[in-house]
Amino acid sequence: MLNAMQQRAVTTNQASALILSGAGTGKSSVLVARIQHLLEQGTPAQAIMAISFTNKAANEIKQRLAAQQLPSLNELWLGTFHSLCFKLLMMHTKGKGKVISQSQQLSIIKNLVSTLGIEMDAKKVLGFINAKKDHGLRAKESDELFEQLYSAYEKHCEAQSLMDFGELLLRTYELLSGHSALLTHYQNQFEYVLVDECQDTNAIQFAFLKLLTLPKQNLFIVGDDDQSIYGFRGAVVENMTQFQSDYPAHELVKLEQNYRCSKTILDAANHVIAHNKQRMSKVLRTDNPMGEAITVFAANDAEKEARFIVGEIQRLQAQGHGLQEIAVLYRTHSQSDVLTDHLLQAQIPYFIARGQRFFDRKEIKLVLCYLQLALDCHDNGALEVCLNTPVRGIGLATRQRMETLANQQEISSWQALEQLIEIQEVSGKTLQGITDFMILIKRLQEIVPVLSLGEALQAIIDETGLIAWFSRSDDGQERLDNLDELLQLAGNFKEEPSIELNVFEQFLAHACLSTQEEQGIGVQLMTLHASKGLEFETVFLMGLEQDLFPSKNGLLEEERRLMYVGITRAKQRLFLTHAKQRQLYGNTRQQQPSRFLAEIPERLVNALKDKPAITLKLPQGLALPTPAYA
DNA sequence: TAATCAGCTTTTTTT
DNA sequence: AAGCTGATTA
Repeated sequence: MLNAMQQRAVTTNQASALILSGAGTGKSSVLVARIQHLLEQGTPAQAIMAISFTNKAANEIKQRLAAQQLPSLNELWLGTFHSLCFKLLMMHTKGKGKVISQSQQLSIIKNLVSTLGIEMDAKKVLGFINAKKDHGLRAKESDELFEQLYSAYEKHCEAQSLMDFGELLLRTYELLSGHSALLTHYQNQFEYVLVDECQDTNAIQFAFLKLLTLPKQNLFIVGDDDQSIYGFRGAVVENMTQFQSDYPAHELVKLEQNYRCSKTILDAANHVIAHNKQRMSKVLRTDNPMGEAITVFAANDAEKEARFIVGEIQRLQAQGHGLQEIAVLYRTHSQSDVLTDHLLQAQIPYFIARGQRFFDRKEIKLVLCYLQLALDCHDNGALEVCLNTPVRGIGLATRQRMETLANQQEISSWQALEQLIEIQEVSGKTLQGITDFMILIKRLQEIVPVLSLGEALQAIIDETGLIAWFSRSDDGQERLDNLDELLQLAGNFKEEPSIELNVFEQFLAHACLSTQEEQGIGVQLMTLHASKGLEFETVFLMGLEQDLFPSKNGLLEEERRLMYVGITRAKQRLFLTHAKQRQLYGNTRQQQPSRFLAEIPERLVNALKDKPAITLKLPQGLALPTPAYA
């Protein structure tokens, strides 16, 4: 059932609207209901574009609509900015262009930096380029080294028809703004454009939205300025205020009734976020009971902190609480290690919403690169990955010769390999290795096209001997499990009929664009960023220490919003922990409690202290023996 | 010439 | 603690 405000958001006759919706106010339900309402009013599905923040969120919306038995949902333009832009580009550029992930992007830049002989941090260059693209800016003629590298990178991608994430958006924007007929077509097609999590849109995304909807003023945005946590990625909260002046006739609806959190938890969240100066006005309230006090635990060190959390989880488990309903949130991925050690010891199942994205893992990337080579052996990036894995005796020297040859003659790496053999530049083990490799790829080229996606991946795994290769490494089992998971994903993959790519190409693009991994069994471990949009009965927020959270380099107000997001994930129970001492970058550091802790009223808190550290008093002249292990 | 090993920096957050 | 570079060994 929807409340009056939600109802108003769903049924407004204004095509443009700003739905300012706080945490736990039923925003997803509103979005789904709004789409349903439009469809029931007779709006054709293809006239609706709905943009969500993650693919997972898009799938959820689709599921919920499907449950309402609405027709022609496949016609709906539903997805992330990136996936929708990809679809648009594929429809109008005849399937030209491959999507590359950030890690592929980085390796291109590394190559570029080293071949140009420039002393520069590749990651910084990557950051620069992505920031430019987020702002919708192309490389410009300049003396500045960054700009020159950006320009070189652009040329490289152009030549290899590669598209990174930013490129998808930028190019779509340019496609539409440069072809007035096409633009008019889409402006007419879409009667309603809806955007979720709009507080996290960046400049180019908002420009794209305006391009599409400014004339008809048909943009419906949902968001919460207090939950804007992607500034580092170019998100501009100001897009929400900008919207208000760009779409003057818009309806403004505030959703302030929280259905998720206990009074105590919401009270704490409200107090914390009140310390931010830049906010749109909005006050959350709830009819939920007071609930339990918030537990704050000051641990002597990170070890004790983890032990405390595990102990509390065991207690909750004994009381009959499901592990699925418990989450531990932290600021950085590296914090999870201590905790998983203890969870493992206590034999408590857990699931980490991966730091390393599934498709970025070595074993997965390899299989996909082999698939890529089977489709197109001139893909230099994929060739570089596969050439010597499993080991074939092709080392750095050979690789460099190949690259030089390829650069000189302007041919692909594959062709360079052919030439190396032809001009008898290589011999012995290396020659054998290259020959084996080329025979393997040629064989894959033959068999893959006649197989289904699942069969093709299975064939690649078999033919390359990857199982044997990974069995040798100590984390082999995990890698083999991942390969199984990949086969499963491939088995369930549905191809999109409206674009001119075969199922293999679509799967490769999907691999880059999707975040994924459904939630697994057990206690849920994830970064605060990854927790956005989720909710749990019990939430542990760990590592609440100055310079860690709030992070040293972060902007304070954004860090505080992150804290706000973290607190409001909890429905019934919230634990906040910090350690007085922890290992950071190798050495032990004394840590001060996070300033955010002091921003929570004491009356809401039950403060626990760690047992005092035991200090042994030794007789004069005696020293403790140093332990054999540390 | 390639594979392996040991010592070096290096950390936020992600479509 | 992990990933990368440089040195060492086969």
